[in-house]
Formats: sequence, structure tokens, C-alpha cells
Amino acid sequence: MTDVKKPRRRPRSDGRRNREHLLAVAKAAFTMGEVDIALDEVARRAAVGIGTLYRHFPSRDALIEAVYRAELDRLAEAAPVLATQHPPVEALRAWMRLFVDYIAAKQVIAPALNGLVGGTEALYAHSGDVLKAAVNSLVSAAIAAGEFRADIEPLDLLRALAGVSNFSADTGWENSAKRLVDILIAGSRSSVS
Amino acid sequence: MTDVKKPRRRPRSDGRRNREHLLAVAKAAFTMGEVDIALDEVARRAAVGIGTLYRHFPSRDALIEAVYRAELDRLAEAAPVLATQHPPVEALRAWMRLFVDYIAAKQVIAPALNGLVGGTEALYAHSGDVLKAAVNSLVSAAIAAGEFRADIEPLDLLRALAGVSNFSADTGWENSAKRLVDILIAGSRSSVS
DNA sequence: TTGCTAAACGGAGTTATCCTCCGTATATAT
DNA sequence: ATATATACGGAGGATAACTCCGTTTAGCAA
Repeated sequence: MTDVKKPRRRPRSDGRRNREHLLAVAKAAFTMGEVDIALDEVARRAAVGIGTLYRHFPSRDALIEAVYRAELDRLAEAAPVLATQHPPVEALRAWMRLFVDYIAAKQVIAPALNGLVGGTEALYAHSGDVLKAAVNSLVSAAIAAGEFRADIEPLDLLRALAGVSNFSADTGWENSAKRLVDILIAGSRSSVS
Repeated sequence: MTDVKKPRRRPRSDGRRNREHLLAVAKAAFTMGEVDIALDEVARRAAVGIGTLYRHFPSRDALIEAVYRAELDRLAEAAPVLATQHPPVEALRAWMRLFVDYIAAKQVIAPALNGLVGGTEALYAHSGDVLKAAVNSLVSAAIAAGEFRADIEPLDLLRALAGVSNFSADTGWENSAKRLVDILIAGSRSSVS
């Protein structure tokens, strides 16, 4: 029933090429800080029609998600690696710092995170899930080790960091986020009995 | 030199009336959840021309700030009162909860807080300053009492809360914010020596 | 009262951007 | 070769922020 694939044909090469080109152009623009670039402009730079852009990415958010999906996946994949290299709490701290660095480098993600971390939009389902899974495993380990209180909600930590990153206008937000990592971790620890 | 007042004339009564009317209409709309209401529609409901709206409020943000300025001031004024009623840390906790409640009730403020708490826009200067002053005094008191570490940045706490509130799509954000208040406070305490 | 004028009004029009529609072109399969 | 599913492209519709400027009116002085 779920099998809806009917690949009567191989995907067309020009379609794939244009898609890749659009992603590259969008990523370059976002990275240069042109977060609010008009989609017409993205299409123009990629030398395709606006219609083509919208066929591949039905909305602005879809384009952003596509641009960052691969990198968000890498961020999520870092979690299990860090978990083997550090004790639970330090693994979480390292991962949260990575999260902050990542957002610092790719400012677009900040608004998109609204959907990723807390949203209900199906668009972000994939990237949101992998991030949630990553932070979940790290926090669970810290709780299992008795380092964290059992009532800590992993998503709360993610929301707080993502939230701070929204203040991208403020140049000091990154330091603020770094300090916040330590405060959050300290505040999550079980009472020293 | 700073005296630029030249009130050759009393402000016109129709001007003041229209301004008040616009504020009332906008506030009502925002409170009803119509956060994205078109400004044309605000003008229409207030039975004034769109030009009149823009004369009083040069931008959407200016309107939002005007709508909430009075309430933000009240929120800031609560800080010294709480400080006399509770010990330092509990005063801060109570104020932070108030902050969360406030944002919960007025969802518009979430996007606007980007400007208020971290932004550089002169628009939000006033409201931003009073909020910063409020949280500053509460945190300073906690530090002075030896309850908080000396390196806690008051603004960090505000940013974290305001950030979480941005995920208004998620119905659970308010609980998340409440939990976060406690985590932030626990994480700010000085080590029990 | 009356006339003057700064202050305020109002809404058509400009601009900017998102997104749709549909006729045209072409890559793939037979 | 040729058929056709797939993809292209850009004109144009829709929406909403914001501007411009001719018209109206409230306050003030004589």
C-alpha cells in the first residue's frame, strides 16, 4: 500500500543537474549571508527559470531544508561518535557546542529551526527527527549514568539553544549560546547527594 | 541643544483619536491570534486610511512595539516589587515565570523580541532597555547574595526564554519554558561549597 | 466669526516577492 | 525513429508592505 513507486523511467539527467545547481547556488547565497535572497534571484543565478526552482522545491522552506539536510544529518551522526569518546555529560556538552558552531556558520538555519525543533510541519520531519534522536540519546546516557536528573527533557535543551540562535542580529549571540550550554548542563545535573 | 520641541500648536484631537483607535484594533487582533494580519486590514477595521496608519506607525514593528510597550513596562516594573517580596533567587524565578506567562498570552511578542532582547534596532530601544534593566537588577541581587555565580550574564537568561517562546507552533512550548526557568536557575547557582 | 495654515487624512499606486499555470522542449525507452 | 513522460521557463496572478500627494480639517489669532 505504501509502495507508490512507479519508476517507469530513469530520472532525467537535466532535472538532476538543475536541482544540484540550484542547491549549490542557494547554499552559496545563504553562506554569504544573503538569507533573504529572493527565489527569483536564486533561479536567475542558477540560470534556470523560476518555474523550475518551484518544481524542485515547492516552497522557500523546502529549499532551505534541502540545502541543510545533509549537514544536519552529519551533526546528528556526531552524537554517537562523541558518546564513545567522552563520558556522558561531556559528550553532551561537546555536541551542544557543535550545535552552536553549526548554527553560527549557517545562519539560515535559525529561522528554519523553528520548524525543525518545535514545528509540526511535515517538511521538517526528517531533519527534526534525527536531531531529536541525537540529543535524546546523549541525554538518556547522562541520566542513565546518574549524572542528570531523570526529569530532564532533551528537547528543552535543544529549544533553548536554537532559540538563542534566533537573535542573529546581535553579534554576541554566539558567546551567549556557549555560556548557555554550560548553564543548561549545570542546571540539569542531579543534586550532589 | 537637545531641546527640539517647538509645539507651536496642540496636537490635533483627531490625530490622537485615530492613533488610539489603531492601537486598540491592533491589540485586539493580535490577542485574537491574528498575528499576521495585514496592515491594510488593521486600517480598515479602525476606519482610517492606510496612509494614516503609516503616519502613526512607520512600520509593522513600530505598531507592535507601540501595542506592547505599556505592558512590557508593567512587566519590568514587577521586578522591583518581586525583589522586596522574595529572596533574590525566588524573585528572579517568579519574574521569569511572569515573563513566560506574558509571552504566552501575547504571541506577537515572540518575533518582536528578536529586536527587543538582542537587536540593534532603535525601534525597540526603549522596551528592550527596561527589560534588560529588570533582569539585571534581579540577577545582580542574586549574585550579591552569593546565590549565583558572578559570571552569570543576565541577558543570557532572557535570551534563552525569549528564544524558546519563538516556537509558538509547538503547543508544548510553554511547559518547556517553565521547565527551562528551573534549569537555568539551577545552572546559575554558585557551587555549594 | 472668520480666515489662515500646520496638521492630519485617505486611498490609489508603486514595489517586491511568492507562487501558479501552461505551452514548449527534450531525454529516455522502445 | 518516434512516442511520451518528464522537465523547462517565464508571463502573470495574488498579496502585502509601504509611498505620495491632493484634499480636508482642527486649532489659533485677529
